[in-house]
Amino acid sequence: MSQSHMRVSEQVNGSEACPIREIIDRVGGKWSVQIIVAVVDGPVRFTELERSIEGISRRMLTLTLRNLERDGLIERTVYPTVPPRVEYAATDMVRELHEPLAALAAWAAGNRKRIVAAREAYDRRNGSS
Amino acid sequence: MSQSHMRVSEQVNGSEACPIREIIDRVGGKWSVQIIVAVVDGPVRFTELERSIEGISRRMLTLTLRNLERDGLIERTVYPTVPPRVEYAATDMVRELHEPLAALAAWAAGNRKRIVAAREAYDRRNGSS
DNA sequence: CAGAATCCCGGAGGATACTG
DNA sequence: CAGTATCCTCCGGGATTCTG
Repeated sequence: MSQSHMRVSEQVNGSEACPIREIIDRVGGKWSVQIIVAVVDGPVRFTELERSIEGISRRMLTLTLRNLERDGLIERTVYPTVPPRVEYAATDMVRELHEPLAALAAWAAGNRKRIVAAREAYDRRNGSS
Repeated sequence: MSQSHMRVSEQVNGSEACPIREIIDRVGGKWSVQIIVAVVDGPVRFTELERSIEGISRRMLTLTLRNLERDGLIERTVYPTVPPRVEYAATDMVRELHEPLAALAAWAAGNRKRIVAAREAYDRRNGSS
């Protein structure tokens, strides 16, 4: 049955507890998406991530990686060499996630200007403080 | 040109500052998505929203509505009657947003069990504390 | 009815320092 | 190299009360 026969709220909200909120809880962290994106193209080492994701602290990189790993979104492989070598790779789940994510990014990119404009207009009408 | 010629990181991250992070900043609030969803099917009154979104406080409803309005995602119409009557409606922008959002919800719904399983497995391997 | 104003707390996340 | 361990700050968001 085509989705167009459903009300929007049913499509997005689902019958049980809002799945979108669940995904935001999971992927809504400040760095989660960037890490996912950085990892999807192939296995990446810790330090590579640290350098490619500008502004992230070592601590947050570790924490976010742990959470993503815990949810089965990325895989962590330790090579017991010296010095240690750890690689992070995307799982199938996260590769399926990429397409919706890209669609969202496209929306964001396409509407950025309108949003900024709306914001400025709003602030002009009301207090810009 | 087909997207498949781009690296994933370019598709999602864009050339300039990560648009996904921008959208999460905008729509990542605890109640934003639910409000968007509730409003997309047609204009809704304040109290309707308050009742349909279980658990939301009056304060957060107001705040989230203001932010969404500010970004041009919803429209606020005041009918100067007594008692006052205010309606919130989706804008075109937000209606375009709905499709990517639904895709994301579908992913979340489809992978919920795998995520929960991954979580439990992870906690069993490590400290479940 | 549809808010605004205040008070308050937990937790996300930054800065910094130490380590197997 | 790839993390831990602490400390600290800021603010999202809850509870409550007041109002045009």
